[in-house]
Amino acid sequence: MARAATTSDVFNAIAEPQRRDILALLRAGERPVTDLAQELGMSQPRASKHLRVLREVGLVRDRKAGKQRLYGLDARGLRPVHEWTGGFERFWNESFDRLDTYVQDLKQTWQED
Amino acid sequence: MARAATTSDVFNAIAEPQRRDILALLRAGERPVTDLAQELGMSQPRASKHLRVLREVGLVRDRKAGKQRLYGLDARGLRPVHEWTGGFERFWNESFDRLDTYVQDLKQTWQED
DNA sequence: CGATCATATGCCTATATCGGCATGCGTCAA
DNA sequence: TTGACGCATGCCGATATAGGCATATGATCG
Repeated sequence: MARAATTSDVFNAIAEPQRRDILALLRAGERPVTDLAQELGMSQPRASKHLRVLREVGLVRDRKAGKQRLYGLDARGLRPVHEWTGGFERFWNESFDRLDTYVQDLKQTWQED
Repeated sequence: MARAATTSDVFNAIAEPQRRDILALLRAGERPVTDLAQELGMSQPRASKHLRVLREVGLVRDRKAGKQRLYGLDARGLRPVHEWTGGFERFWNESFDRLDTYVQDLKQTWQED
């Protein structure tokens, strides 16, 4: 078997970096496909395909605007992801007592993005 | 090209439901492979493979304990995911429920970034 | 109507899985 | 040492995916 269809799972939909980029861009407001494609340096068909996946999992919505089709963000689907990861928050905040000292050291040096 | 390697991206690693299940189970503490496999109803090789992916993206750590190999959670890698989705929080709190043209027009106030 | 712009799709290739099964390898016990 | 146990891997098959290119579909305008 291959991987589960990205089409039915938000986790899968956002597993693709370019789709995350699209979502991030859409925070600024609705945009037509060509606009997104150009801004992200991808071909139009490529952008359309990513947008289709995002639409199918409900992360974006589209509406016609003359010749164009404006895509807008609908971030509600990201909430479950945020909550799921949030369920691990105490594990990255607390001390890792169950793990060995090596990890403790890593935590000291730790400074992510 | 195929999908990006799950091995290099936490987003991809957690795109697989069974891997999320494994992570969830590990919140209770370290566990040997067979234990996890049995609890999640998957074969041992399957569990090992998922654990390998999780290990390669740094979400779990392992240590030998006699014949067994205990896997433990290292949730720090989930933090970026939590933060990324958190960047959309205000969007799912806003009233996107009735996303008709009227609302769209209102939102265009801040459309340009 | 015909031309043109904006998107969506279909077809095709290469690749990266996920899963199963059998097996290799290290560890511990007798 | 031999055997049993625990786990990792290799190999194979089926499938989904990302992208590219060409093209179908839609809408607007002259």
